[in-house]
Amino acid sequence: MNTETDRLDAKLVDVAKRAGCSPATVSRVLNNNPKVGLGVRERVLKAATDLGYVPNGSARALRSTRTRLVGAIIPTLDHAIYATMVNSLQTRLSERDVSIIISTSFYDVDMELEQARLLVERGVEAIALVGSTHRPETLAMLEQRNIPYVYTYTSDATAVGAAIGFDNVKAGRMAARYLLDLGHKRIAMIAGITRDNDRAASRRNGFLEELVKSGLGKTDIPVVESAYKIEGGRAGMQALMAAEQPPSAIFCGSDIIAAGAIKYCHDKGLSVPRDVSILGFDNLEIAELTTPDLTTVEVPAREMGTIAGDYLLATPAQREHMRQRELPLRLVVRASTAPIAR
Amino acid sequence: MNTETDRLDAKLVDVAKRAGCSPATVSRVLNNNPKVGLGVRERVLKAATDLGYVPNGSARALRSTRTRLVGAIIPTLDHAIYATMVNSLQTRLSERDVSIIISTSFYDVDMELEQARLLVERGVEAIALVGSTHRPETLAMLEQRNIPYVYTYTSDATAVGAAIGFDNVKAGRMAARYLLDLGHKRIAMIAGITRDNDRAASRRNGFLEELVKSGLGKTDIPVVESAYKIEGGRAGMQALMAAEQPPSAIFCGSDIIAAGAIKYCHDKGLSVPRDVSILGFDNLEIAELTTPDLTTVEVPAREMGTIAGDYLLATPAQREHMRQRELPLRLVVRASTAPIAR
DNA sequence: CTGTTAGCGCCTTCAT
DNA sequence: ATGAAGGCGCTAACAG
Repeated sequence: MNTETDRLDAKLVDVAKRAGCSPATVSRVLNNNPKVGLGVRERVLKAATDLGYVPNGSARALRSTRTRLVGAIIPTLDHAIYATMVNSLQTRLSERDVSIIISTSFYDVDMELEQARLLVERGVEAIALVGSTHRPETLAMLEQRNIPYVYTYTSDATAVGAAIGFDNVKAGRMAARYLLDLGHKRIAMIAGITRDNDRAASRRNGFLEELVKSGLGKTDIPVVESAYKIEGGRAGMQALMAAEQPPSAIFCGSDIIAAGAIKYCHDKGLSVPRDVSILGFDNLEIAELTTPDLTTVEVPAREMGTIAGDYLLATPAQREHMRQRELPLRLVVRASTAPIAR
Repeated sequence: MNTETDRLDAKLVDVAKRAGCSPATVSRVLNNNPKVGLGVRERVLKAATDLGYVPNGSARALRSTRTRLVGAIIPTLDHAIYATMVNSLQTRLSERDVSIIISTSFYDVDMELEQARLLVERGVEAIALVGSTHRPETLAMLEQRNIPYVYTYTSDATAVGAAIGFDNVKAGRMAARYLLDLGHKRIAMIAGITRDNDRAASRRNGFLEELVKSGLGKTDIPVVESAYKIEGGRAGMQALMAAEQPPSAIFCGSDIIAAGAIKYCHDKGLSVPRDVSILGFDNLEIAELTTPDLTTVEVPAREMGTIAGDYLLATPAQREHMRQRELPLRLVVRASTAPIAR
């Protein structure tokens, strides 16, 4: 009956009619095209609000080939290191009215490819990826369609893709050096799962490399892998400490893992750092919740998100100067590590 | 020169040409329309992969008014309780090839309105919101355009909007009851910031209500607010413990806050729970990292995300039966609370 | 400065 | 089971 209240969304033509001008003019006003008379502009704006007009993004995108949409594919949001990065990335983008579509790959490059295809279909203008290991098809697709992409959590840029992050091999070396300098000789690592995770693998490699360089036999360095969960750290620790000559210092691939390792020590009556030093990675908020506080390598997650956002928003020309950005890594010394007891 | 390699994205017509059929047929194949000859169907699919064809979502959306896009506006991703929910929400949606645009409001209903407008412009088919406090304009806009929305972290559904979550007042009461049953008389709360946060406010209200009901004078119950940060919890604790008769039990609006409160106790040599009982809220992974382990009220974040996803994916008819869903709250008793010392 | 004219790529009747 | 034609809502030339 009452067609007046049933009325759905007004469209650009309706605004034009109400403002007494042509659709083109309305379009110009909406896109801040400067050459529009002040009077008309105001009438248009008023008409638009009166009608509760909201532009149709699809139509706009179809016509202009600008979607103002970018994509991000991350392993999971259920890990603070990624959630924090995405948070700052989204914040940056929203300042420019660009929206972000998030997908999660669960550390699987095949899922990543599927997700990327979907994002391309959605018309994203750029994509943020995590790490530097991807299916060649994924990159080929993006490159073929000229969709810029940026790697995060790594500083390994490719010929086409940019990288904003840090050097994971260096990170591993830094961890090793620190433990070595503390006088430790029996050193082990609880790495994250390295399958499809180049960052975890590089950290482990850098770590081992540095240890070997200073005289340790590679086979003498126990390395176990564990999920990024407290329980994983606990299990990893158990495996490591079962040895005849258990390690006196352990580098964990994430603070979460480290927290689990420390928990294990509590349960078994081992003192940290007296009996064993624990070194984490990420510097999450939880690093201050373990007892003792966790010594860890800080990952600049927030900063990566912001800079990645800048990259995605940049013009092609600007991007040239932003192709690679290695952020500094900082060792945050707290109380879970100590010189070897003698 | 080489126009062959410069070739950009194929479109539906190109697929049609290559498959030797009409665009309409290609469209049918792509949309799984059953009445297409088997031979043709295969030729089309092959042509599509050969050309690396990816449909243009904008065009499709414009024509069909289905974007396969939904939106979510949350306070921040930088808090595990939201990141976890969004993670499971996104996971659920991606099973059905629906993408999610995330925006953050930073606990500000005005920002939320802006974000909502942007989402509507993007053509999202449904929206997930957090809590039940929103600008009327936000809801009016969604309702006017028939965009279904669902509240999360609350069970207060409106006439139009669904709610999937829990009863925050009850949650507060549950916390109070537990502490009361432990014999505590001097009870306080460190609430989160309650401005624009109905959930935090309701929890506090329920908490106070229950305490008053059992004979405590409302003005005798110290309540401070703090940011959802470790530091906030520490500061809140400091304020509370400065009183002449400091509380013997404290309910914290979040595990993060509780963790900060416990930290404060460590620093000041107060024993938890001997000197003071600390009760958290959320049951984040960190609840097992404090010393002692944190007693807390569990919030079903993951489940909310999944169910909210189901709601957003449902047909209008199905939605009728899903308008309100109150998930049970569970008290997870660990070691940070104890009967009052006497 | 403003209006007119064409489509952007796809889906969807309507024929056949 | 398949093809032809029209238009979704908007913007980008091109006129004036």
